[in-house]
Amino acid sequence: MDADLNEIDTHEKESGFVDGYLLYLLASASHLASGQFHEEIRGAGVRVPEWRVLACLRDNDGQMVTQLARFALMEQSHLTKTIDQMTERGLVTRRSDEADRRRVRIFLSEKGRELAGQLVTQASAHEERLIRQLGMNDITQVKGFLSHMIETLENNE
Amino acid sequence: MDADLNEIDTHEKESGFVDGYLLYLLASASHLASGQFHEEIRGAGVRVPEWRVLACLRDNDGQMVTQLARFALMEQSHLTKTIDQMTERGLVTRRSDEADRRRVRIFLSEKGRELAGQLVTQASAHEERLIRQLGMNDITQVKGFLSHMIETLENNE
DNA sequence: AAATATAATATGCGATATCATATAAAACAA
DNA sequence: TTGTTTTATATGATATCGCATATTATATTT
Repeated sequence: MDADLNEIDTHEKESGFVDGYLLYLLASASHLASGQFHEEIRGAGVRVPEWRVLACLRDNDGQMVTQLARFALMEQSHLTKTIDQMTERGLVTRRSDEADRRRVRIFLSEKGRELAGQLVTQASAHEERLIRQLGMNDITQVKGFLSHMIETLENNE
Repeated sequence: MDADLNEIDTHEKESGFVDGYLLYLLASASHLASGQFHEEIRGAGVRVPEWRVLACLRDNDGQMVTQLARFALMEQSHLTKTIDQMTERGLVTRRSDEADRRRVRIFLSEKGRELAGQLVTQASAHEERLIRQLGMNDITQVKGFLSHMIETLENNE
């Protein structure tokens, strides 16, 4: 309690750049909001990159590594290592693509699918709480903007 | 070209969870958009955490470590190490707080302030391009939402 | 004042992330 | 075919990150 009595001089400078900078606002909002949920995730013994992989595979099983890395917002070689760990834990399996044997497709195991389901349920519940906490009854506009932004950026770089 | 002829089965599954999940949309939009600018940053020989520190200090010089870490979206011990590096490069200086000598306040050097200025200029230009690219003429609503979100989340955890 | 508790930063170490490149398969060119 | 280029994933070395805790300073209690 009384956390910031001595920090009067350092807060509240109004004319800053970052406060109005779109990329900072996005990063900051994402950081804070995801931070909340990531605690839950770790409480379930799952790392953030693993959660992302589980969620992406649940939506779309059998993705190839490169693609999955893109969706799970991580670099390819890191995903490879994450998959190594998840394979050891019995959450996913690798299967090489018959048509193109360079490709490796990743599938949820039974156990992985179950865990993914649980976590998605938790995520939905958390999202609901978050939106209520924000006092917004309609968030579709914001989601629309973000989706538009993602689509635009994915299609030209 | 013809990038995704063989990936028909893996794209475009409509009923996914993540596509509509607020935290994923935020993380993804932030990741893609910041990714663009971070290339510029690294082109200038600056690491992402360093850029965040520079920008935060430019808005508010002389912050103490804990605070600065919060604003720069990084963990305290990591910031300490980042500051070590930035000090060696002559971008910032440490000065211990006279009133409370546990505290260490971080200040931009002349060189650091100059670099921060340049980067902020680049950031503004990039933001302008980005918003134009998105075809939005008014983005204040979105920024308002994000600011509200940040404020809400900062004030209760 | 002495003892104890709390706070701010730094440090060591293990885990994670990233870069460059190796390996392997496929596509393309000669 | 053979050689060359491109694509997909894996690997190894290095840097970064984060946790737990050490260190130092202040606040609080006795």
